Amino acid sequence: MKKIKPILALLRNVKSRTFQPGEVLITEGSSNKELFFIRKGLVRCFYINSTADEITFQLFPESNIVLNFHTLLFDEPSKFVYVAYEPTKAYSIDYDFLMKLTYENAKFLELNRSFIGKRAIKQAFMRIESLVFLTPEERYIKYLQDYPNIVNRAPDKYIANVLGITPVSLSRIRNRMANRKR
Amino acid sequence: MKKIKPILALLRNVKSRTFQPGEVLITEGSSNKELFFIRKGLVRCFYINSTADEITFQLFPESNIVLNFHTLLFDEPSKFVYVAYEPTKAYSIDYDFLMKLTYENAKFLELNRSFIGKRAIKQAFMRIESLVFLTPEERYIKYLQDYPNIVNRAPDKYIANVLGITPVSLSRIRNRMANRKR
DNA sequence: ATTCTTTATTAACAATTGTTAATCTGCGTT
DNA sequence: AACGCAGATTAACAATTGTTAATAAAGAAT
Repeated sequence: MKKIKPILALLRNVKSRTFQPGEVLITEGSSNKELFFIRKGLVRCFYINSTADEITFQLFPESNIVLNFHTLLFDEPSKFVYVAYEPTKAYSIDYDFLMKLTYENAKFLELNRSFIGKRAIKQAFMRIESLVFLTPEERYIKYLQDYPNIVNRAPDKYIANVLGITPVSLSRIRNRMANRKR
Repeated sequence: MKKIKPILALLRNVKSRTFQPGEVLITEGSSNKELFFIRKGLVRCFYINSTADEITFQLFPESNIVLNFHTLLFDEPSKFVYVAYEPTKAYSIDYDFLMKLTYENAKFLELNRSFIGKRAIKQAFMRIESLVFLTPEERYIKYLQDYPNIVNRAPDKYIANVLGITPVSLSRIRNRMANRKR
């Protein structure tokens, strides 16, 4: 049986998808194994705690990779909900399919490692450094640098959650920064 | 040219190494690409900040993977020092060699993904969840659960750093917990 | 334009943390 | 046994954060 050229196989299995604000990419409890590359828009990933409050875990603007890491890394159903906050365009591909391609073709291993693995993992490690070494204010400043103008796209309460502080505290940090500047 | 059986190639390239307390596995500025599997002992990874203080980033007891993630993920020299705190025995293997094996043999991909990748990355994501969702006290309790009896092996000041708080604050947390229990 | 709803800001207070320094404790050395 | 040293605890104070609630501002809906 003749093998299909892997690049063609890849392209055939990439889906182009759009999500309206509020539309769910991955729901809580799901074992979705899709990988989403966000071309345009903004996706929010949040956790629902014991008092039914939503705590935003991460925001994914353009060129970020959205993946259900509970399933892909822990083989567990997702504890998070991934939902579009802005109108969003993404490419998606099944992770298992991508792995299959990777098995069959060494060139894809490099692609996979450098593009998908590295990106999400690099973000994760940088975030740990940020949380361990920096104060909340320093984290906020760094976040603004890493995600320029996200502050104009997402509510502060989401950003506060991502930084691991309360919205009230973020508001005070902004206040202090503004006063210092003047 | 006949291919060597990959399992044999792997075994031939695994080094068994021992480190005395204070001995360095990976030094700051190095681009070491070794992977260490800690069989016995305890390795400490720390950062030297602008005032020449050592801030412990992570502790690696038995069955943990030690790797220079600045180099392996960012292609940058290590910002951290990895040093044995207890007498330590480890297996080590060159990461590039392991990748080469992985390229050549699909079975190793699974090994690599599940064993090496997953473990370090899983830890990373769980640590982010811990830092974002939990208070310092909750983080300490969780750390004790995840690393039982590490509190008897490593100084509190190291553990405080790992949790992202000061040693003084950790001492107070312990005090509060003890008072509550009685 | 007006209402309704959500978000952001501010205030007030309790709790926690950071910081610095003093004290205490345990450990190894001499 | 006496000493010195590093780590842990405690104290004191300033700064920050969490919490709750009230107010203000901004958007969305009618």
